Amino acid sequence: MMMDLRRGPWTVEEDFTLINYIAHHGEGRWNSLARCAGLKRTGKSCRLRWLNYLRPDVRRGNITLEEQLLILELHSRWGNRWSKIAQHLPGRTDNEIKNYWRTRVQKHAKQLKCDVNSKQFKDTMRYLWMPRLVERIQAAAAAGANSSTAARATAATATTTSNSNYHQGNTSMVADVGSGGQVILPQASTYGGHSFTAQFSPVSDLTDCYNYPVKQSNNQDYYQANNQLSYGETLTSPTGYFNQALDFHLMEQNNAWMDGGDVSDNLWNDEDAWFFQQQLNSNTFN
DNA sequence: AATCCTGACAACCGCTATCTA
DNA sequence: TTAGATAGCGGTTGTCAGGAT
Repeated sequence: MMMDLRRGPWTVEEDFTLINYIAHHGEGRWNSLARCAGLKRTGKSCRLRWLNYLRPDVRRGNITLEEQLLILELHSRWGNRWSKIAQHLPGRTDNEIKNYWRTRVQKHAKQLKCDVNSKQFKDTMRYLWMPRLVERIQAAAAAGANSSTAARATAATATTTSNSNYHQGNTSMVADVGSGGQVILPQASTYGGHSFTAQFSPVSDLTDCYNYPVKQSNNQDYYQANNQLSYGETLTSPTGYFNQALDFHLMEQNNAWMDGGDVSDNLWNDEDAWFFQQQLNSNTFN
């Protein structure tokens, strides 16, 4: 018999039914689960809802600087292997990372009228945005050690050292990811060479997510109290830098220093445009 | 106030890989 | 060995909220 299946957004009742059923019977065998739970959904839909939204360990809300850096790095390494990338961002789903990539990163490519897979765009990401992110992470970490007032000053005066010696093949200038998904941050000084003057725009698309209000999800309603994840374990550097300074919960608190930012859509500053143009004009990166 | 536009993200679809009887 | 069921992945679409006009 063909049962009429529901589609579209899940209701609170459906969520509750699914959560209750899984709590008592466990997950898996999604088609029969859907039937037995009395949900008029496909097993596939139930699975997706559970994995992407209802699971207790789903981490929701803003993508942090560290996560952005990881995503950029891992995507440059693996491409659109969302699931694989998600494995290195505890609590984040492949769907969420995919959405982040499409809405934030691909938007830049679109603005530059270039392909997101083009060498120019990839180099811009690798040699400009990623070092910039590292700077911000470090600035935020420093801010965490001080008052929020001091933090603002730090951010305001920080200098983005980007690279003029990218062509020297210095691959250590970007955050590296260890085999276990560990982020290994280079020191800012290793970027060497070209020093840009404090140009990181307050609301580059790679950071402006901090200004978005955190959308409270049903999941948070259900699980907020239990959502205690330790990210220090998975994002550690050999020096313990992440352990000490980039604890995710601490970072979220520290991010308050950006909250006063202006949510304009000024995604590209002069530096970005200059950098991109340089690459269009020459094939320096080999 | 109404309409349009855009961004974010939830959900679906098609396909492949893996499992199991 | 094989066919059907299930799980998982990546691409795409739909929905909705908020901002702009």
